[in-house]
Amino acid sequence: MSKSFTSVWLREPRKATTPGRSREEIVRAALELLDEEGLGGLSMRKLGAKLSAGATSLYWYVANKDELLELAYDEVWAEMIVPDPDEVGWREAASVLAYGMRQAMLRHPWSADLLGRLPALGPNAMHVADKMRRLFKVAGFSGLDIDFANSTLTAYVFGMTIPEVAWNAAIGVENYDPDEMRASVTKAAAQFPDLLERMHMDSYDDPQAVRAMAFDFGLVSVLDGLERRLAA
Amino acid sequence: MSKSFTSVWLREPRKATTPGRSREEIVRAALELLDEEGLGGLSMRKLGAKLSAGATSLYWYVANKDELLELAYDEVWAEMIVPDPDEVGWREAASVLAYGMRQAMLRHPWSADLLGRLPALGPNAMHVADKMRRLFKVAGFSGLDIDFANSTLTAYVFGMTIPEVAWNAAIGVENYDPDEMRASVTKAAAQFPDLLERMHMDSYDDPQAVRAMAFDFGLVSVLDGLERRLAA
DNA sequence: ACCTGAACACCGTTCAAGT
DNA sequence: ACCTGAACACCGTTCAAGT
Repeated sequence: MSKSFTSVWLREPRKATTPGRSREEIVRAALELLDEEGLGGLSMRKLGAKLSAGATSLYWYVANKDELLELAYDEVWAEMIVPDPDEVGWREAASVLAYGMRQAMLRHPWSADLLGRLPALGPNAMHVADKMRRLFKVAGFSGLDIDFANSTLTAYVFGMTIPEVAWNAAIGVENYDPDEMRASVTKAAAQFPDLLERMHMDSYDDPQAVRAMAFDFGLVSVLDGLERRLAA
Repeated sequence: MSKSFTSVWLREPRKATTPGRSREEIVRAALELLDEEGLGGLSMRKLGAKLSAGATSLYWYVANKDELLELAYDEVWAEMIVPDPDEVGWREAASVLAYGMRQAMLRHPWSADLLGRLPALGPNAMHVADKMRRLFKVAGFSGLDIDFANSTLTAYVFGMTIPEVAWNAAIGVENYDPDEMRASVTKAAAQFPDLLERMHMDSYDDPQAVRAMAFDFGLVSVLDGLERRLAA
């Protein structure tokens, strides 16, 4: 009965040997397609063509598209490095990690969509999770609080970066017109005088800078909050 | 040149009058389909059938599927209520709001996927944004910090709830087998002794309860952190 | 003004058949 | 063991045509 939950990482790969095409090759090509064209740009047919293979050949290496995405997704986790908290202190390590996670997502915008859709059980994700647990243990948390503190930081970074990625995608990083944006938001915010206040600030002239400030503000707040829990 | 960014909310609706079918009717039907079958369960064809209409009739009321989703998405924001900070204090108001946002997303799991994909420019979203700004002003923030504090809280709630929704979807709230889950994660976490520690805790026996605790832990931390900024 | 069906250009996935 | 093409059951969207 229990239609149990599945993941690439819970199944043995087809083979240890590397015959004709390989899973790595496929994942690499998928990553290229994803980075260039986004999540919508990856189809099994296109990926097959890119590898000069029939679209359906890929199904020998990968059970389905979702598992392929899981594989690609884990590569993003490989780019997130956790500094050693013993060397730089837990707070600095957490801060550097947070910025690194944000950057990795900005480099691979398609990963933002996957966050809420696929489990992160790959070796790279696990490696990061393991290091993060250590980080918060070094900080002084114990028991369930280790995972709670971990989740808090991760949730903040993801929650902050997901909309940022969406925003970049919606308006395009290039050809951004501050006046047009201001006009759009002003229109949407009509009838909300308090919201309109925001328009009069220069947030729309250099949105990248403002978002970096926002990220930092929140990060400091979250870390302050976690530090307070340690004192209690 | 500037392929400018679009949203339903920036275009005038077709008509003020309500002739045969109406936009509201369509959105209501879409919401039902989404709640029952999820994001993948909504197709223009199925929605048309549900309204005993041709699939393509809908295109008279709505420019495309994304705009329809924007419309549905805004209905979720209608369910998030912001208590009056003058009555209950900003911290209590923020806390109640945070729980409300989480509940709204858990009620409409499909909205978690939309967060990172569609702008939230609808009237209901704007209404919440406006009230949230007021909340943080009452708290004592000023200038850009109002929006920064706002983003911090929102990011935390979304970042925490998106994976929660995904988790529910992946394993199903019903027919959850703690032992199977423990086995799966143990397998994925092999070679990471520190991670494995977590298995020995009873987190898998009542995941709902543990996640509620995690949410509360993080929320208190975030609010503590914001409070600290006020003192500075 | 509103609704239709046919048609276009796509999807992911299965499967019998080939080598 | 690996790869193929045909086929199935879908998509969103356009558009000429109807009323």
